[in-house]
Amino acid sequence: MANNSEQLEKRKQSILAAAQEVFEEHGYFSATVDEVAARAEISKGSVYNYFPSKKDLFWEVFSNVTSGDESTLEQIVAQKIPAPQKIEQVADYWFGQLDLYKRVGGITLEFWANAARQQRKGEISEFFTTLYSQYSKLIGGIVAQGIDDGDFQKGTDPDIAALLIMGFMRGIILQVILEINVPITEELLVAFKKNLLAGLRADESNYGVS
Amino acid sequence: MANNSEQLEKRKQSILAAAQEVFEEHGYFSATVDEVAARAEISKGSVYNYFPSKKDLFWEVFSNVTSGDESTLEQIVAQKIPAPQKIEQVADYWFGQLDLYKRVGGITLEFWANAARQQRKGEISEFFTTLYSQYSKLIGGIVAQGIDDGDFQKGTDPDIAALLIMGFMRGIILQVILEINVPITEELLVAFKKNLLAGLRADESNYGVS
Amino acid sequence: MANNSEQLEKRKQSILAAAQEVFEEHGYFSATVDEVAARAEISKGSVYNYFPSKKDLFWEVFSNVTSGDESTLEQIVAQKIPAPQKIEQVADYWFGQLDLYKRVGGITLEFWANAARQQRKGEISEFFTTLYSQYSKLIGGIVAQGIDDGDFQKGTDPDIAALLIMGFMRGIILQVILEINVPITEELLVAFKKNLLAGLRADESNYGVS
Amino acid sequence: MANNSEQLEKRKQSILAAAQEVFEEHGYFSATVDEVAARAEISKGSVYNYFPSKKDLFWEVFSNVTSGDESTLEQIVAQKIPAPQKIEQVADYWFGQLDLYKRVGGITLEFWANAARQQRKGEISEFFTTLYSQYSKLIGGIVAQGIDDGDFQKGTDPDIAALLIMGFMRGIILQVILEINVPITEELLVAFKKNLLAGLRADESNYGVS
DNA sequence: AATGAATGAGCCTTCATTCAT
DNA sequence: CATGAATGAAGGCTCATTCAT
Repeated sequence: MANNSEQLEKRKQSILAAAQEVFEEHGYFSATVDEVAARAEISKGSVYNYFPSKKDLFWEVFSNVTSGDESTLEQIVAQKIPAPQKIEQVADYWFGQLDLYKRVGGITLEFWANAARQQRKGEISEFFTTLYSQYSKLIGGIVAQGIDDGDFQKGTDPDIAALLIMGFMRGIILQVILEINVPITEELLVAFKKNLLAGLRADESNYGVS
Repeated sequence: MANNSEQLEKRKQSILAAAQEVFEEHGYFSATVDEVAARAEISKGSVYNYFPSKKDLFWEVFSNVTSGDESTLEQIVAQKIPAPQKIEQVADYWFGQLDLYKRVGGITLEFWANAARQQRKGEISEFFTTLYSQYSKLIGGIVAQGIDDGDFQKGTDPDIAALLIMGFMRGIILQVILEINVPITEELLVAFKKNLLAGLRADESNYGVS
Repeated sequence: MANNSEQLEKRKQSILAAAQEVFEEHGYFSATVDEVAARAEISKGSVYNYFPSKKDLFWEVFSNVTSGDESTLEQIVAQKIPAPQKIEQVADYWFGQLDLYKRVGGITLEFWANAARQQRKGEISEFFTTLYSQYSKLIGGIVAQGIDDGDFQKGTDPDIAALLIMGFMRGIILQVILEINVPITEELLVAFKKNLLAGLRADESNYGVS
Repeated sequence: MANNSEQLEKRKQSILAAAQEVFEEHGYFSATVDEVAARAEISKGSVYNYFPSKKDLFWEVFSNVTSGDESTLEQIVAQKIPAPQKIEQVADYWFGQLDLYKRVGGITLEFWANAARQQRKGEISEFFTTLYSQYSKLIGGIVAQGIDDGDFQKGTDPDIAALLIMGFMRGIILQVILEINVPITEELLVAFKKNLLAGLRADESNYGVS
């Protein structure tokens, strides 16, 4: 019955929730399936009725945590508004997520670390490539629009700009994750957006490279 | 004798070098003391004559990798030149290090992940706090000088600016670590510096928040 | 109703058939009740409505596989024909079964292995003792008849002869099970029968033990 | 020092001895590394300093048990004596081994069962093929010699004869392993040899196939 | 009788660390 | 100080069996 499969889904969700907690607290390797099971108030064996392995469990936790960003970005891009406004909305969205990112920071960094290693061996997961390159394209698209509309500097390379923007954002996330007492304030948001747009608008004459 | 202790120091260094390789390749948890010992061409037991535990070994490897940044920053700050030039020099220095960061990226991320977790438990190591807050102060100092000299926007909060700058830089490092085929080019450096300085110089009138 | 109990019997048979397949493919220990259930297109729990345990299931499979030999042997023995002809008929029958034996070889060997262990602990199942000692008696009876009729060597010990004959046959089965590309040919059958009878007929003078 | 490696070898042997006991008692799957370790009076972890896995441990036990046959057979074949005498010597040798075979019977059957399964999947281990086909060749060689010397029936197929002989022998081993109170007596040996040679010498006229 | 989710005991294997030589 | 065998705690995973529905 619907009731039955609801129950199962509920149970699965509770395992995922427990797993997220445990992974966050201990990291992938130090987390134990035992603890996940205990926290989900379920037997260890049962965990394996829902997830084939610890790795898969982690993967699903991470996917859940990360997903959502993309669809939001797509919605922002789809609007018919000036590029600078889109950039600001992106910044707003990211800032709104900072708390989440902070909470799942360890998991994310660990995943990144792992991805970095995998990468070197040429085995990046499809998930990873797909997800992050998708982001870059979306941001790059906004930049391109801004250039077309005359809002951003002509001659700007959208790819590099996207790289910088996403780097900037991730850097802030990192700061928030790493630093103690970094306040997630309106002031920080304003400064962040200012920097973002200033860079896109600035023309060569604004500064002189030594 | 001096000869003797030189030998020992040499041995210690070779263990560290081996450990760095192994940690980079496999990550902290998947790295084994066995492999470190094998690569250092030493017995496993001997490793414990030089380092009390695997954790300590990792710690020392990470310290070595990270150290060096600080003294260079101090030298840059100490010069009697305009703040924008200092910023550019800092950017130049970081860019010069990108290759290194890329190489030790996994280790760094893993360390960060671990730090993030420790932090939540309120046990960040002194090393970590000291090191990174030191950086922030140095950068903050440059920003303050720029404001005083009229090179940067009045009203800028040096702490927030430092946070953004370091975040920006770390974000770029992250991008370089994570993305495939992100070219570390002169063009990227120029764009990076442009963004950095544009943000610092920009005045409110330059853009309008919706 | 009869209909109902027929259904149940049918279901039981399909489980047995599935179990035989799975045991054959994977061996007792590597076979899983899950796979048996899946192959019988039944739920895992239901298997336990028909068989109290995996062990019992295996046992019944093995019984089914082995049974049948006995009644055939009895029929052969019951005939009023010379002993050598009976021996040949037994050989013919066994040869006819070789394909079956080959198919269920793994299961049989595994059962034997298990029996051998049980034996040592003095707990051979009655089934096992009964079945195999019955065979020996039947064969021994044929030999005794042959001696009486003057077809086989006087002084032959029927028990030892039965042992050798059954051993010979089982050895051939083993060869067929173990060797690759051992052809089950008419030629092999002829040679087998020749050896069998030659041994029974041979008198001491036929060969000289060193 | 020699002393040291002697110690290690001794230890390895004691693990092997313990393993053989445990495998014999419980069979491969029911045997536990824990029990092997306990019986060898060593920690469980230490077992893995000597053998990479339970499978390898079993393999080495089985190899030790089986090895030896081949070199003996080679020696018998190498002699310059009539084929029938060689056959008798082979029989004598095998009979001398019966006690051993009986002891390690379970292990052997289990291995055979496994081999039979592997075979079907076309993945017979090299060890297995090599060992057993070697036996067949050696025996077949004796038969061929006997035919050449006029000791055995012309027209005999050495391969089939070897198959029958080895089958016969293995069948006897099986009987001994399986049956209770099968006496390994001089009488059995004599009867065995008689049957063996009678089959090889018999000419068609000796019996009539129905 | 049928179902299939839940259970939990148990096993193989890894590896940081210790310690006798 | 060097060695490397020994240790033992711990963890991921399997699967026969049970039981509530």
